[in-house]
Amino acid sequence: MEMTERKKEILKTIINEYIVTANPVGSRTLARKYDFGVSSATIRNEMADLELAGYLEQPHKSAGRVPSDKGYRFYVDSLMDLKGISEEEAKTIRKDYNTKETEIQDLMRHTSNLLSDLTNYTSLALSPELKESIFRNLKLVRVSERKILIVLVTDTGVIKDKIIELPENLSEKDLSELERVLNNRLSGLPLYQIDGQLLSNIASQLAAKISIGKKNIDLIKEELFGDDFSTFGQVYLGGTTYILDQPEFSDLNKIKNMLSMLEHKQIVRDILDEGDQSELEIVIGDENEYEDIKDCSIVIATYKLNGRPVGKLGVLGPTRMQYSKAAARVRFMADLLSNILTEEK
Amino acid sequence: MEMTERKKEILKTIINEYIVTANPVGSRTLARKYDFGVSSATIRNEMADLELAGYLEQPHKSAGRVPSDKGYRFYVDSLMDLKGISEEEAKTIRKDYNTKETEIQDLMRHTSNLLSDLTNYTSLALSPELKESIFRNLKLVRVSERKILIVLVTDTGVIKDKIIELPENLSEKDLSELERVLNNRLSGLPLYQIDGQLLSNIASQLAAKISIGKKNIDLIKEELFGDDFSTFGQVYLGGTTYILDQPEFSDLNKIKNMLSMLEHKQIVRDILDEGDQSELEIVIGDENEYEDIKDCSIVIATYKLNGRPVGKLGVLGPTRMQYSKAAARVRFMADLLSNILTEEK
DNA sequence: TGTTAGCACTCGATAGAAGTGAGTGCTAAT
DNA sequence: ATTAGCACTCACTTCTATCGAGTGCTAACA
Repeated sequence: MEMTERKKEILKTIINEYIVTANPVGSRTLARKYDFGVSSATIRNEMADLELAGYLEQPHKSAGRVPSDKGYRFYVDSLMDLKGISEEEAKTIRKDYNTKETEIQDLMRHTSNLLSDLTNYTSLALSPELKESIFRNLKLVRVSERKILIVLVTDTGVIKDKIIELPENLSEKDLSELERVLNNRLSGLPLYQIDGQLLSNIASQLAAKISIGKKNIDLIKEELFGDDFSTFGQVYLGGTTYILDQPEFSDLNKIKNMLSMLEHKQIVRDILDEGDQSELEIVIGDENEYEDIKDCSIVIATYKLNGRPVGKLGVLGPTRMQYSKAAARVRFMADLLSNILTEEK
Repeated sequence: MEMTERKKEILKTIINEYIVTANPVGSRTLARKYDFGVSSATIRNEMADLELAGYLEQPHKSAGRVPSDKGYRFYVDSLMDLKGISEEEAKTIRKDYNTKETEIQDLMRHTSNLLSDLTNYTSLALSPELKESIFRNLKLVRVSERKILIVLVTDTGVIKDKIIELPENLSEKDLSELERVLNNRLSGLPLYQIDGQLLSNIASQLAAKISIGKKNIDLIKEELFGDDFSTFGQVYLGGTTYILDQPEFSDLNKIKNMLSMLEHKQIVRDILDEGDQSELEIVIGDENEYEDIKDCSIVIATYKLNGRPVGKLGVLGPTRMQYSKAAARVRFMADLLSNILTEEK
């Protein structure tokens, strides 16, 4: 089937219509509501073609048509009017976002809440990945005899802190020597480069100078650079209840599955990280890897720190999503976040 | 109406029955299923009395009876068999709970997730309230020229940290002097005693010694002891999707209201703090202050640190809740948490 | 050859009707 | 005080009919 201009126009109109009404759209309504200069019968024929080609589907025989995932994909790639947001709205958002949050957690929380309110979809966000960030400064602070507070400051402003208990007592002098050496050797490195090998080297170097066992280096390594949550970005959700607003999710079971899924941070992480690092990424329905959201779409943008991609930000909604509106807002918020992160440091 | 033994027995049976079936229970079924030694007609009369007295309600004229909030209240106070949990289950839980979480956040998260899985209700938890805890140690760590990381360690193990930006540069010496004085004056005090008055005193004391303006003291005060989230316990939720399992919550709108409510941390805090500090507190249906959960019940226990109540832990379910089971588990988990907190410090 | 009018047909949704069954309240007898 | 009996209620289910938006197909038309 050749994709004539008229077919495109019809497909686009159907999708636009379906996006707002959530009802299957038929040839008659279409002909009545929009003027294509042809009769409903002609539109009917075109629609039959579009269905055959896989862009449309019929929920049942005597109903109108509904876009298929393929249809949405075509729409997103070639048909949709990608309009940005109005200067007026931008102003409102910036005002709302005029935040003094100094802590990345608050910033992320605020951002994802705002994004979900802007789009009326559930928002997902991944805070800057620690492993991508760059070691700046490590502080070792004694909080009690045996307990040491480790504070790691990175260029993303993410601070990881943790209290660890050292197996052996460490003199004040040794502690500061340890701190000095670690800073000296590690600062400027991206965290993923700080591996066992490197730390072992440092350990041997230290062993000569101070009475810190390899055990202690291992402990610090484990706690700070270990494989636990710390190396991953934290997950933030906003407006999870927006899911319930969608008429296609009136099935309690479906909702339950989706909500439970969102409770699993690791899965949300996977979802956000699924794609490439492109500016804006749209995953439609069946393209999703997780069963429970195969009738959802996701719009994801990557935000940056000094031009370097560090995290993701997106919304989750039904495939019948207002792609254009969502994409514009997701991108806008990602840019805003990038700016804040970049200028702050 | 006098509450005869038989009436009590009938009320108790009705509630037990309703709790498991979620269906209005009628005199006939009751007579058939349980042996009261009297006929259904007699039971019918008793039920009419109980309804008149407000312990039971009829959803509509030709249906069975359903417990009223007052009925549940009486049940909880006087009828329910408060059985603890089996030693076997206790063992399983302890094993699951054999946690090495050193950070209070992880510990709370873990606890609330476990509690919700144990009860199949949504769990709510409030981490130790900072304002109740006792100042132990304050560290001021410079992370960049102007930025200072403040780390506050309290006896609950809650660490509050925050990066603040000082308006004026502070020498290394002044910084440590500031730290020394603050620790000296504040340590051992419960945080709620650290008020503007006290800090102003300290400020004047300091002003003589070092070149730190009152501004800076104010800043620290604001950031650390201010009225923001810091002084409150953090809110943790677990198993929010369990709400969807309850047959009485098949109304999407109701669910939506409840879930949105739970998204507001401040409200959850209020809910948990509503009651007194008693060991175990049960709030039933209409006794709740918030409209959206007027057909829910809450079971809350207070957990302790060294015998001093510091936080709350509870579950939220329908009024048709398995009170006995829930109460036993909530209390068990609260004890477990108390132990961990207490022995760790 | 593309377009259109016309028509029979489909099928989900809605509304009404009828039947079912669990439950009640009341009365009179035990 | 208890019980058997009975008339009555009312949500729920099932069925049936109707409606309406939509389709596919055919034949006529430009």
